[in-house]
Amino acid sequence: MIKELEISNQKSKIIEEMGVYFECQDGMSPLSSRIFALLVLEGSKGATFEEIVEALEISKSSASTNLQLLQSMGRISYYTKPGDRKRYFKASVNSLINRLDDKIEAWKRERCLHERVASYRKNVITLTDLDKKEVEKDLSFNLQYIEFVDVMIQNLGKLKNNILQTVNQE
Amino acid sequence: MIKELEISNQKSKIIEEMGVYFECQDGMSPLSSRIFALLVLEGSKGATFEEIVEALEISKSSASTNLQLLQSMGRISYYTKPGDRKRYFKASVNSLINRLDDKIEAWKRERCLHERVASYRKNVITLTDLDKKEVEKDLSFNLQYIEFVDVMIQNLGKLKNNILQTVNQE
DNA sequence: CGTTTAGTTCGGTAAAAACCGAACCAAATA
DNA sequence: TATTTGGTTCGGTTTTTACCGAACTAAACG
Repeated sequence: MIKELEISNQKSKIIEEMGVYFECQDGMSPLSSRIFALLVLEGSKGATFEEIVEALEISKSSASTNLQLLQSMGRISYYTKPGDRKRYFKASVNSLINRLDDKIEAWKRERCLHERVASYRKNVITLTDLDKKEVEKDLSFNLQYIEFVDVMIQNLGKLKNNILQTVNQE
Repeated sequence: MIKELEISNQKSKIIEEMGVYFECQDGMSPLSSRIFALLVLEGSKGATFEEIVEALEISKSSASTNLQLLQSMGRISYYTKPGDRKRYFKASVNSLINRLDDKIEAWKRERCLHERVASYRKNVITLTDLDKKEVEKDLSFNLQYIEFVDVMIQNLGKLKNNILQTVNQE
């Protein structure tokens, strides 16, 4: 049927683009990205190991390795059906939340680093023969930046809670 | 002097940690990360090509390549002093804004991708023998996700404007 | 108990990324 | 005009990443 062909065509295009996106954005390996993209597309029914191997034309070993990786990152999970040995992998419901958590964690690290930069600046200011005005200006920019990061972290936290609510209320 | 040693020690630790951070977070090469970290630390006075090469113990060629890369990414810039051929490289004032822009751009791409996923789902729903209820549920989650991304983009936009204001009002 | 199914583990290879040295260039200086 | 300074470019090497095939395991089936 023509419609089916069209769909699978559309599918592989989306997988490819999503794949590249996650590769660049989240620093995952090409295969991990493609697998995750496929599972996002498949939705809650997920896909079996075999289906993944065939759809992406990859080796079983790569599939295995990358599926484990994705699980340890908290981005996918699997369920089983009674009387069926196969695993059905799917993008975990929390993959979104986990990603957000990762981002929040990253901003916190950034905050921490910039606090150290600020303290370094304070340290430098007492000692060097540099233009103190300049260093002080740098320092104040630094502190402003930290405030900004705080707002960022708060915002992300709020968003996370929003999502948690909408997910739970279902 | 002991204090100076202590400072340079502190400096190299911060550079290393910041370096790793940018490497993981923004996907830049190890050397680009270290250079950028150094320049963040140096503040508005910046550092010359030679200083960078010596401080990080890297080759001139690597320094050159990575400095060009960082410039093309909009993360650093340089100024010159009259009667001095050297370039003084520094983290560009806009590096923060540029990073934010990149993040906003990324979320927009993600939004776009998920719209395509949604349209794929609608397409599938009309055709397959799958459990329609499931697919519809997936679809609604999908649309919710897109809304979430919108909020994210808006938030980032607001933050960007805030920063632009505080920067300009100086 | 032999075979099939559903995956895992390990060793190796191919491709890509990161970095370097040497040769080079252009502007300033002697 | 020869030399020094401040970098750039290019070719090659090393390291890392990504992936695969073959051998293996554990559970289920016949």
